[in-house]
Amino acid sequence: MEHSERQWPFGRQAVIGLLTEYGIQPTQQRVDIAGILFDHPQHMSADQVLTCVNKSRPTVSKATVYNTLGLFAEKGLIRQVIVDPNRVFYDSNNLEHHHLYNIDTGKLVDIPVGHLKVEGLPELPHDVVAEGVEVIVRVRNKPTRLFP
Amino acid sequence: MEHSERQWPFGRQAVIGLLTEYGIQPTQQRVDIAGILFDHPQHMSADQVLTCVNKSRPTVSKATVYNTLGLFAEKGLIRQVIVDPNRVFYDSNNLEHHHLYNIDTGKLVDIPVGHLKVEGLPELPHDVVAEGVEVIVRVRNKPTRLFP
DNA sequence: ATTGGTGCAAAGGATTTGCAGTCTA
DNA sequence: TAGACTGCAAATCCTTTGCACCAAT
Repeated sequence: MEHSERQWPFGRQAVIGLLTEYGIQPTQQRVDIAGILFDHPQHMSADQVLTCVNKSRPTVSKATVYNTLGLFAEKGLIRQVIVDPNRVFYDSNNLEHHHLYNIDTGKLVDIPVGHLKVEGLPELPHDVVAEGVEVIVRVRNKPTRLFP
Repeated sequence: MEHSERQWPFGRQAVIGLLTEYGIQPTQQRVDIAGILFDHPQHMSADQVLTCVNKSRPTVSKATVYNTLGLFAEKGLIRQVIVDPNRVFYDSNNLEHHHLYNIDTGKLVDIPVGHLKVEGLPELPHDVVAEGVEVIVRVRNKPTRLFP
């Protein structure tokens, strides 16, 4: 089952079910972390997750956040999005989609596959297998006109 | 002028001309670094450049390599390619193109725009301007079959 | 009991920065 | 000579690791 079939936001029970489906033992801190990611489809850096999960009271350590996000990504529960050299984002939207990245603000937005198509991909060398095709549209803020 | 109109490999004089065109003062080490990048179209990490430029004899420090690559990218002479969370690649191919990245080997290969097309991009918000559209095809080595 | 998970602090690697010395125009 | 550019080392930032403790089966 693809978790996108479920309803957002995921409740605590749904999150536990989700982890289990992906072969991840649902421990306290893993559920806490997943609970944040799956509140709604979003992109977060490890640091944002750390801050957010410990907002009410410190429950999860930095190392655990990194380990957990790494685990989630490895299991296919979330996706790493690499658009900024300074940090990795983790994406809880499991539907196929692409990204729009604002270089100035660091804001990352989904582009649904919708009618966006990539055509004419070259043949792959015979010794490799495709892992994914990603389209990244980079934008920056429109500069304020100095001379209108 | 787009530097891709020139001939590869760029000779030392052509490199100096190139830097000048891009408003970059052609100092000794900048020319050395650019000389490597523009020997042929390629992707290199800062570390690779550092190693390569100092192959014959140490001429450039690590800090200068980073600063210089940053400057080149800022001036539009080369492009940053962000496909690996562990390092940034710098791309001396100025023609529009996309990338094929082998996660296992870390090898990065160009995909000429040729017949590859991206269609159906959504409209951009009014307050931003497009900086570039990039397609990244990620592949990994075909696993050795344990049970053929 | 055994296995797996977590926290903490220390280690690591990539990149940046501060500052004094050096080069260029 | 003034302004730019470099080198070096120290400083940062993000991320991973080592290891002892805790939790669940």
